[in-house]
Amino acid sequence: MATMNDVAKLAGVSVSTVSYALTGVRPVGDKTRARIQAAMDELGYQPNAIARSLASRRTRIIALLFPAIEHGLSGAALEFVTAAAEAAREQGYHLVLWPIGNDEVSETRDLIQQRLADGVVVMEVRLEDPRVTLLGQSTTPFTLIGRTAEPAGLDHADIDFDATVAGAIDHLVELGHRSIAFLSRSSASRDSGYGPAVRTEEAFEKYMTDRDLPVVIRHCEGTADAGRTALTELTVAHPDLTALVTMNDPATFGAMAELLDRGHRIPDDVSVLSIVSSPKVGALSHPRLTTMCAPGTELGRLGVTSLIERIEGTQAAPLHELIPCRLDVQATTGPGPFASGRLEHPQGGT
Amino acid sequence: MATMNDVAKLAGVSVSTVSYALTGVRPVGDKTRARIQAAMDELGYQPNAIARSLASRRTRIIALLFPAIEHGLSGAALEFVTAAAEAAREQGYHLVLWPIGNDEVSETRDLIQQRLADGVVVMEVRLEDPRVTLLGQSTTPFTLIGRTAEPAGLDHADIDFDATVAGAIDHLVELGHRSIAFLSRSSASRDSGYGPAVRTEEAFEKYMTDRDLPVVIRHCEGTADAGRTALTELTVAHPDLTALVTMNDPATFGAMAELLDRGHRIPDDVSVLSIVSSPKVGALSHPRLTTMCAPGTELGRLGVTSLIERIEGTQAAPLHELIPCRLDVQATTGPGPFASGRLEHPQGGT
DNA sequence: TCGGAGTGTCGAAACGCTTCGACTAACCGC
DNA sequence: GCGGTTAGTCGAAGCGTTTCGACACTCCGA
Repeated sequence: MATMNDVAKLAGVSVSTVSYALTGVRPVGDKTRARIQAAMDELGYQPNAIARSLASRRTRIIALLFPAIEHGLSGAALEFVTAAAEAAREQGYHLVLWPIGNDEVSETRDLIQQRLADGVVVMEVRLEDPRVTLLGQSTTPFTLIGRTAEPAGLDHADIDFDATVAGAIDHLVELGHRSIAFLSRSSASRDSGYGPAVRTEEAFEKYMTDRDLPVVIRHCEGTADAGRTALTELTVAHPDLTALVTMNDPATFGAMAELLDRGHRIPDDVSVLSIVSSPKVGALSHPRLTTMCAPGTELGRLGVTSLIERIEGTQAAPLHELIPCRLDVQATTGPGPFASGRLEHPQGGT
Repeated sequence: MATMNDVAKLAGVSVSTVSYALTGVRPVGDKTRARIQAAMDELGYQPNAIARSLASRRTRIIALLFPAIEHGLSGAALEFVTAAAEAAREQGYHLVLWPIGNDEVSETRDLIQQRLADGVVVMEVRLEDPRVTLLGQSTTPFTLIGRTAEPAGLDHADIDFDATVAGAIDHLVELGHRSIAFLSRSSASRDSGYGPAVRTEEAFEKYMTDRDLPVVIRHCEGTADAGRTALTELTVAHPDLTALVTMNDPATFGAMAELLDRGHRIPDDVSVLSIVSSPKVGALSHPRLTTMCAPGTELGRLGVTSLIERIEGTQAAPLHELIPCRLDVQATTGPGPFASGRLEHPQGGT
């Protein structure tokens, strides 16, 4: 494997000149540059990434911290990771995966101290997140995908849950719905301070209250069976329900199955709108599910790009970006059982 | 940030002794070791990963090569990547993601020459794969997840498509089915030499022929709509069809929707079995889909573990592992419309 | 005509580790 | 009691870059 020394010898210059030719830190004469280029081509030279990192104290490696267990945004997660890796590569960086249990926070400290990464992207951030606390105490640049309870001083990009929920409610209300329930994640997830659960529920309550509509929120484990049970209980407690906002893919499918089993038509009797989901998942249901699609790709790119700017000192403004989910209207949302008039909502749908 | 030098000074020994205490390459006296340990604790010392890599010519980094586009085993891919990253970390290695288009093969060469990674895991291997050719010419250790047309000399782990298809057919034949169609990936995918498509189709043909059963294979794009169309055409051409083996999640859901729309009951009239899928996906359908679950986690671990053995020279035998998908019987496979006798299959099901 | 401001290049000193050869003591079998 | 191991330690030479200070030129305005 050719080294810089070999190139320098072949080109008849010193190693430092080769380095300058490569990095552009200092000017190099045209003729010299050409000779160096020729030598590099001849030897098939590629700079050794590790040596470069050691000398420059910059590794061009970004660590992606993610809890291996519990993939909240499961569908979007792969998209997200892929987008992050691509964005990194485009800018000459590498992305290393740091699968870390939520308990093994000390590993985060090791990661930082090993100086393997120039910066860190944190996924699946919790409202109170010890990893973030740790990073905050270090000098390592980092960005959050998601956000803590108090994210003001931190670089972060997250789903705009507020706008997403508002959009979901708007869509249904425009169709004439008044009695809308929210099928959320498990209460355990909520209680542990899982941001998406907390924020969507708050937003749902706010926007429904703003409209003087009743607030019905149901927690549900992430299984189809739990979804069935939840739906049964919901319809018993609220027989006039005409629409369901969900944030729980397996439960959504379970709930829809239960609806069909009970002889309800979708969307003629009940509309279903799954938020923080993806068209890919939506495509699997029958009828095809109306979703609000999590911006995994955008968040991945944004997190990495912004982190790199931070590392390189070119960051203009701190990253405080909230991206709403995009509405993808398919076949599970419709005017509901009161289509004719659409002025008043009928009491007692189902 | 404390360096080894600081530790050595504080402990009153030379740096090389500290290094030996850390790596165990040469013995160190108990008292000395204790002093060194104390010094490390006091300083909060963590060895600098980059410096270590440069000096030892071992980075403890593994590159995961994956084409960002077209995630064949989409559902399993995240699982796979996570498992690979975890396995790596357990053994003190890091996993870096190398999202590389199938065209940008030259990037593979750069990757190798930069000496950033000690070894490479290749995902989504094609029957003729230029990346593999390139790696074969280098001295870099690598393992394949998947395999080329002639994988004999190469370390690889893959799904045992043969056994998987055999298992699928067995399951259906035991239930009494005789007229079974295979809904595969797109013909483009097959023609481009996508291993899973090629191998499952060959296996399907073989095992059906072995049993003197008709071979019906239908290619299908990966969308629900394509699945609907495919199903329509299949039932027209083969009205006696009682079972469907599929390897195409979106198309499977489309086909099932079409079946229901046409008034067929699942599994009473037609059974559906999705192979190289996952229970997670299966849980979304109604009725719940019987699947054969892709061993993403196992493959991820296996690929990384074996690669590390290879790197460290402790590999006993070459990696030639084929793992079949595990059958997860749910609600979409059953005896079919000929349950009563189960000896002869009736002509003309539908 | 001279000082100063670029240009272009070089040599050497890092960067923080591993590893090699050498050396000292202690211990062994005979 | 003597050569031969073995345990334990040290100093120094890398690993392949980047970066700093220095130096030699050329060019330009005063």
